[in-house]
Formats: sequence, structure tokens, C-alpha cells
Amino acid sequence: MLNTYSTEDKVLLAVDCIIFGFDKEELKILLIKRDFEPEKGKWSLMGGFLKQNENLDQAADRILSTLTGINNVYMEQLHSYSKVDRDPAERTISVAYYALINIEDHNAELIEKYSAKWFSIKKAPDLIFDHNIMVKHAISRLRYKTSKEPLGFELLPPKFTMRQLQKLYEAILNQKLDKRNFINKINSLDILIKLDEKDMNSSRKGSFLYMFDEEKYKRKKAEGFSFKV
Amino acid sequence: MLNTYSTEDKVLLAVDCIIFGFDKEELKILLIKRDFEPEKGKWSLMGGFLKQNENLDQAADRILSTLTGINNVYMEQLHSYSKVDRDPAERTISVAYYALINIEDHNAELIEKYSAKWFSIKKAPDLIFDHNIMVKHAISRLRYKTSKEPLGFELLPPKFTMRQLQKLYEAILNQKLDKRNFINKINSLDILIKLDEKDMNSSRKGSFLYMFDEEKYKRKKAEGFSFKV
DNA sequence: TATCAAAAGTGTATTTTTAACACCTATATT
DNA sequence: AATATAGGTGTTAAAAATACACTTTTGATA
Repeated sequence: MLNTYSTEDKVLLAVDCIIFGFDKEELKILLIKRDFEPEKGKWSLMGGFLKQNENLDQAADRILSTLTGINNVYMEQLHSYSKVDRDPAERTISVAYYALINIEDHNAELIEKYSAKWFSIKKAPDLIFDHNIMVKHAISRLRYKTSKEPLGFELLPPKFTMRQLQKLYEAILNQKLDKRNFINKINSLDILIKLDEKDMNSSRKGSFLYMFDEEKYKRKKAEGFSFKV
Repeated sequence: MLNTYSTEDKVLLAVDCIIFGFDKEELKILLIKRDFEPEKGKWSLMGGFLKQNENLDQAADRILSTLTGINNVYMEQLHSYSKVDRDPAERTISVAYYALINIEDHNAELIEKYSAKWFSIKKAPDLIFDHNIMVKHAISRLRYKTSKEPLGFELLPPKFTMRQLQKLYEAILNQKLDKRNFINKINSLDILIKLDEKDMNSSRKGSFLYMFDEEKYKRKKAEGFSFKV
């Protein structure tokens, strides 16, 4: 291989993951207690370093998988953070990713093993380095993305109630929504399948379960339809 | 300094800039003829490498300044590109930035010196590596950003006509807009200053010049107003 | 100096979207 | 049998977006 750029500086490239989950009422992020210096013992995002033979998306997948056992979830690059002294140990540039997972799916044991813990985004502890600002940006991106694309479903179990969906959007947008207007809007999008099944946990009456109809959404999208909440 | 991460791989971090300009009718990007291998002689974005002692924003500024003499323009990080073999010479991750400049301000001489050239985004040549996709993403980001924030003015001279502004938005959005509706909407935002001066170049009648009232915009924004075109 | 050509400038009516709002239903629990 | 609790449902008003055509100005030209 040619090596035309040999005089240029090389740097460490970290990948940090903001992992979002939704737990009935609250939007949460998964944090880990850092077990190495610097800042050992402080709460941190899941992170690792890019390797020579992988791209950033792959590194993010690998890091998530290694630290939590979680695979095949929605993940998207957020932004790169490059303040010269952001990591006191060594010059490191960090590329942040955010992931959306169905909180019920995660293997609690694996997460325990690594001292990972879910925190409400409203009550999360102070994080190392520039991780606080990464989380802030991730929430803002999540807000934008979930209002333009049907990504919210990634945070819910496959079968969910209208109320759960509404609470999810309320948590993401950090505002109360009108029940009737919300349901009317979702129904007008016509991308859910209403099941005959009811969820009996939340009330005596029970509430109908729905599923996201991904195929229908794709078809409609191809025809120019655009999701908007 | 500690060096806790010494076993990790280091990589070259490139910064590539998509420089947007607007020339009466068309949205343009500034390209450069690459004068070193690999891909010498092909058209490329302006690029360079991150140095140890600067952050990415600073690197982007430095690169733009070095290659064009352009300083103090709106610039924003876009995305990082990391395909393993994206640069055949060596493993390189590129962080793309986009800049908005008033095309009249650029020093034509300096640009000539570096074989840089403006191309309409509709007629731009094929670019090296993954630069085509970067441009595509940048246009998409520009569309989003200029519809939510008053960034379009960065691409115009300080004094501009309504028609120029409309043509700018038409070029960015790649669609015709209705003259009356456009003016009504812009006027309703109430962030322009109408001057007594007319621009006599475009018609016999002449058309009034306007300026963006940045102070007023900031005041309104602080009060909860949000720009939306 | 009258006419023409070319872009500037201007307002209303219709449609669509968003927002506000309250009562009945079903059923497990007592 | 009564009650408590969350589920479910439609209409009206307000706001925003869209569609649409004629008059004005003035330099150039006949």
C-alpha cells in the first residue's frame, strides 16, 4: 500500500454510545461505571476504540455487543467530539453513536456483569469528559428523528398500546400530548395493525395492542408518504 | 501525560469541506483539482488532516483558510466517513464539514492559484473517494438547516432583493416557490429591514434591497420565536 | 415622445392542518 | 350491586398553507 500521508499526525478514535431505552414512563440511558483510569469509578457512556480493520458503524456495534450483549439494534452516528484535552490521558477524538433498544429485551445479567445501569434522562448522574453534552445532543437528535421517521417503535416491544406509544412520545418530546389528538394523528398515518389482543396489565378494561406495520410503511414511503408526528 | 490507551490503533483523521456558494441562480460548490497521489488530477473537496494541537472545527477553518484564503464563514460539522478502504493510500477517517460563503466575497485570484473552481451542484463532476456522498449529505443537511434557521443569508450579500432570496431557497430546496406566498411568509417572520435603496441591475423598475436584522432575530428567538421557511 | 417589454409588487379565497375540548365504556375489586 | 380506574371516541374553531392574476414602473426603442 502507498503511504503518501506519512508525515501527518495520527490520533486515537474512540466510539461512545448513547443507548436509549423506554421503561413505561421514562426515557432512559444505559450507563457504565468506568473500570479503568482516568476517571475510574465515574459513570460514563459505553465506549471503545476504532480498530484498523473496521468502520465506525462496525466499531459501534462491536462495542455495544461486547459491553452489553446487545445486537441488531437501531444505531446511528451522532457527531464527533474533538476538544484537544477532552480526555486527560491522551489525545482522543470521539465519534458518538446513539442506539434505540427495547428495554425488555436486554439481558439483565449481562448488563449487571459490567456494572451497567439504566438512568432516567432526567435523573442521570454527571458523566465523564464531554459525555454530558453528547447525551444532550443525542436527545435533541432523537427528538428530530422520531418526529420524521417511525423510529419510536424501536424503543417499544413489538406489541404495544396506544397509551404506551403516546407516553413514549411524551417522554421524547418532554411534553404532554392530547390523548384524542394523538390517537387521531397516529391513526391517520395508517401504519399500525390493531390486534384483537388486549393488554390487561394497565387497566380493568384492558387496552388494545398494536403493531407497527413495517411493510406497509415502506410501501407508503416509496409512494411519497412521509411520517410526521 | 498518562498513556493508558497505548495498545489501541491510531488513525489518520482527515477533514473535508463542502463549500457552498450561491450565484444569482444556482447553488454551487467549490472544488479543487487534487495535486497529489492518489487520484492526482481528479476533482475533490478541499481537505487536509487534523493536527495534534487543534480540534476539528479549528482544522476545518485552517484548511479552508489555507486553500482559499476564506475566513470567518459559517461552518458546521456534517458527518464522519470511515469505510476501511475509502482512501486507497492509507486508512483514513474523514470528518466532513460544510461552509456557507457569499460567493462575491471570495478572492478569485487566490482560488485560481489553487485550481479551485465553482460548480453548480447539478453539474458537478464526479469526485474522488466518497466525496460524492458527502456532497449529497451536505445538501440534505443544508436543506434542513436553512428551513429551521436563518442561515441562507450567509450565502447572500448583506443587501439582497426578495427575488434573490426566493431564488436562493428555490435552489436549495430544488423547487419553484410561489412569489406572493414566499414574500408573505418572509414578511410575516419580520426579521428583515427594508432599505430605501433599490437594486437596478435586474429590471427597469428596480427592486428594493433588504438586510437581515440579526439583532431583531436574536431578540425574537430569545422570546421563543422560531424561524421556519 | 409614445409604445413596448420585462421584472416588481401586491391581496384574497380555499383548503388543509392543528388544537381545544368532555363524556361514555368496560371490567376487576370491594 | 356499587365503585373506581383507565380506555375509548368526534366535533368545532383557529391557524397555516396554498392557489391564483392583475397593475406598476421605467429604460429601451421605434
